Amino acid sequence: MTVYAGQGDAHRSLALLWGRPDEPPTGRGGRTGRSGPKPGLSTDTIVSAGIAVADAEGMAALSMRAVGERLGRTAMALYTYVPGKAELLDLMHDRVLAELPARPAPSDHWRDAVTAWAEELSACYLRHPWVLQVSQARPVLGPAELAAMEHLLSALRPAGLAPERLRGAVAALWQYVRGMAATTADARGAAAATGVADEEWWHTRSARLAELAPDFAQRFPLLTALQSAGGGGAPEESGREAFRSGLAVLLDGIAASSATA
Amino acid sequence: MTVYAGQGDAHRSLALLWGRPDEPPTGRGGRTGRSGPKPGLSTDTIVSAGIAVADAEGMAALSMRAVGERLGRTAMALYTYVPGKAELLDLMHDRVLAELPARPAPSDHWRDAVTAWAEELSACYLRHPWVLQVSQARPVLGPAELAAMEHLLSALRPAGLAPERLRGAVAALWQYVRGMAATTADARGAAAATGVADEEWWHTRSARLAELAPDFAQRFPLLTALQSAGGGGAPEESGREAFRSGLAVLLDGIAASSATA
DNA sequence: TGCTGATACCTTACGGCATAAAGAGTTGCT
DNA sequence: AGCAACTCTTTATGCCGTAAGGTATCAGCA
Repeated sequence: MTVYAGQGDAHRSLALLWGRPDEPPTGRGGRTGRSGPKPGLSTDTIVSAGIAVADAEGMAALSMRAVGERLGRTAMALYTYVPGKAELLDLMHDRVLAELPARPAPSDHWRDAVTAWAEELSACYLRHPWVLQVSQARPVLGPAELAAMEHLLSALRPAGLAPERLRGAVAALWQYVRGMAATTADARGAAAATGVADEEWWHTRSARLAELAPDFAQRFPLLTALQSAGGGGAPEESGREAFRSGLAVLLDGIAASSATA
Repeated sequence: MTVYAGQGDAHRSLALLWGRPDEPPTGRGGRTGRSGPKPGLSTDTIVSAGIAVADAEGMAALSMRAVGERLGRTAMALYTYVPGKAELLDLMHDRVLAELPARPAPSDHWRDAVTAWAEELSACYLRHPWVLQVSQARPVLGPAELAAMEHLLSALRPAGLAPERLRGAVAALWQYVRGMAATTADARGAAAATGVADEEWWHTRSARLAELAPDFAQRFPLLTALQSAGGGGAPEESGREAFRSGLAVLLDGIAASSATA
């Protein structure tokens, strides 16, 4: 399950995201002079520490205490550089997306370019699965997030979609990549947490289900049929293949819209 | 932001999800006889109370204490009927999905049927936005979730997709609906929490962004172009239209795959 | 009728969380 | 030297899930 909390103060997050790095951080007191002890930390180091914690221990273990501890400070020391946990998460989010290549590699066809974009984004999510629990609405609009968007738009350009369709395609692609990444990330997490591999898990689960719902095949005939049809590939490969086949539907749809436009 | 925790004990959730309603609940002691005081609660009433709390106060406010309070009990009283919070969430999840119509309404074309499915699912998510924070991987496979899947498969049947493509289409559709619903849900939540309407929010946000990143139009030309192109509709209508245009891409893709198959 | 054992529910307690408030130590400027 | 600004710490508040153990209520039986 997932517990949800609202995003950080948008105003402050924005300022931190777009502020020039040479600008002094704004402490709790709202810096007006330049005296006082030298800062031992910085917003950047805190963001890095937060990412390190979340990568290593997961989102549930991301606490101000844990981040502070990693830097040899108490939790409260962080509040000098960051308004609160929610804003820290906003910063971590954008920092992670900054790993993506800024520009699409030149390719002959937009399908290749979009596929590359999708796989890069997916890989990035899977390197930092906790990002997938950061809320996506009212996005904080950090530079890296916007750059990823621009990247996708540039890859889609040769398809020549009308604006409305283009918006739809962008949304569909992004949600698809995000959702699929979330699914695999959770599966991996569950496997790591329980020590039970995915395949084995599905096996016992199906057995238990058959036991509890003996009329399964009658109640869900299409599901049953799909389950047994095809898909006999290697378990690790099947994830990649599943990703591709959904993406193919999207790309076909874009191609169709392209002809219409 | 979102804090994540693993799902409930799958074994127990499954049993509760699929157990016949006349079966007695399994208390902490593993009921062996039938003496003792009459149960004042039941798993069902607790699930309903949990949904009521989450609907009214949001996922963050869903605590065992809050649910118990709504029933005039303490938090600990719930543990007689439910193994823990995670399992309770699994049950709440499936209960909500049970609101969906069991069978697709007969329609002339699969496009209509799939569109109806997507809009019903989306509406259901938006009635209970907290469901969108429940993890989707290693799904608990409750009866309602499986029924929704079967419903979609039945709507897609006339398209005649090959199994692999069908799996991709189902994934793409589901992720799209879920993702878009999450986006609007969060936007609504933010509007409610801050008292700032979406349009106004975007306005101030854009202004602030322009102030912080004066070179925005040069850095993100395609984004800028898309932003100013078309889409001058009413603010509330634009959400629905956006949903439709993304869905159209998906449906076109399915139609294309259908021809191929 | 009164006892026995099972069950429902309660109180208390533990270790965690974010962060408000206030104090202590450090530095640069005048 | 004195002061204001600044970093960082300590302490405290009120939440959370749930383990442990106690008490009250009931069915069946002697």
